[in-house]
Amino acid sequence: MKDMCHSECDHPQVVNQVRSNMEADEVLFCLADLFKALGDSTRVRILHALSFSELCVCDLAALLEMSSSAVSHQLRVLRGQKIVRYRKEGKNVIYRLADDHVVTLVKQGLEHVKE
Amino acid sequence: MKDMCHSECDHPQVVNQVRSNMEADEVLFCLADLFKALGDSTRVRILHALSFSELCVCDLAALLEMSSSAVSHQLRVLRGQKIVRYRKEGKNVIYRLADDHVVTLVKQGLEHVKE
DNA sequence: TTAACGTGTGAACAGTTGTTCAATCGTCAA
DNA sequence: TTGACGATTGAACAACTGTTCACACGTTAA
Repeated sequence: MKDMCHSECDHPQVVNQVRSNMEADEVLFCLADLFKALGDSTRVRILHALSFSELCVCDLAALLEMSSSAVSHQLRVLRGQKIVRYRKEGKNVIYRLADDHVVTLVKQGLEHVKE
Repeated sequence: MKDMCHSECDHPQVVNQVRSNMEADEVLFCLADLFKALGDSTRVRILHALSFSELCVCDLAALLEMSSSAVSHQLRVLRGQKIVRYRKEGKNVIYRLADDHVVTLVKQGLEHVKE
């Protein structure tokens, strides 16, 4: 633990001020979980596809050339973070992005990557 | 592979249209890497802290109550995605967010989490 | 009822990731 | 020059993650 700065190290007052402005750890953990759900190439491709049109699991599997099982597992993660919504239509389950919020996140990310 | 839809499954024309609009896989892989870099609670806390003020490694270590080694390892990931920039000042290395782009991403994410 | 199909899920495995530890580098003060 | 300090890095380990496989569920058509 010699490696750790126990007291406020070099700029104590700045650190204290930042600390008082920080969001609760719980919120930041949720934020990390959100980005974690976005941080996989399969899920990114799913979201990018859904930004053009709603699609059923089988469509996504064909588009990504993956098994529908693998796609379903990833959709589960996206559902867990309320990034996608779905409706049932006969045998099919049709997925779409949850809201424009998600669209914005992906769009902003794309701009950063392309710069 | 019986599980996979080889041909365009239920909505072939929609799938084809989406496919033609999709970004190159390479770009989407980079996008996933970006979100992956944001998808860790330690790194999220670092970024959130830096959104208030630039800070040196020791400050961050004190703020997060972690070793400066652990913080440095995470900063390396953030540097790799050009999410943070740094400058050297004597013995210290002072980090700040790379641009307002990053601020927007974190802000948008926070709004999604809080809704 | 049957059979086929789209979808969802648990187990298991390989691959990846985050932290710790130890060591090193560069800078500043004595 | 020394010594102390901030920062970085590689190795190693535990913990986590994504895909595959097998199976089960609900719906539709015959």
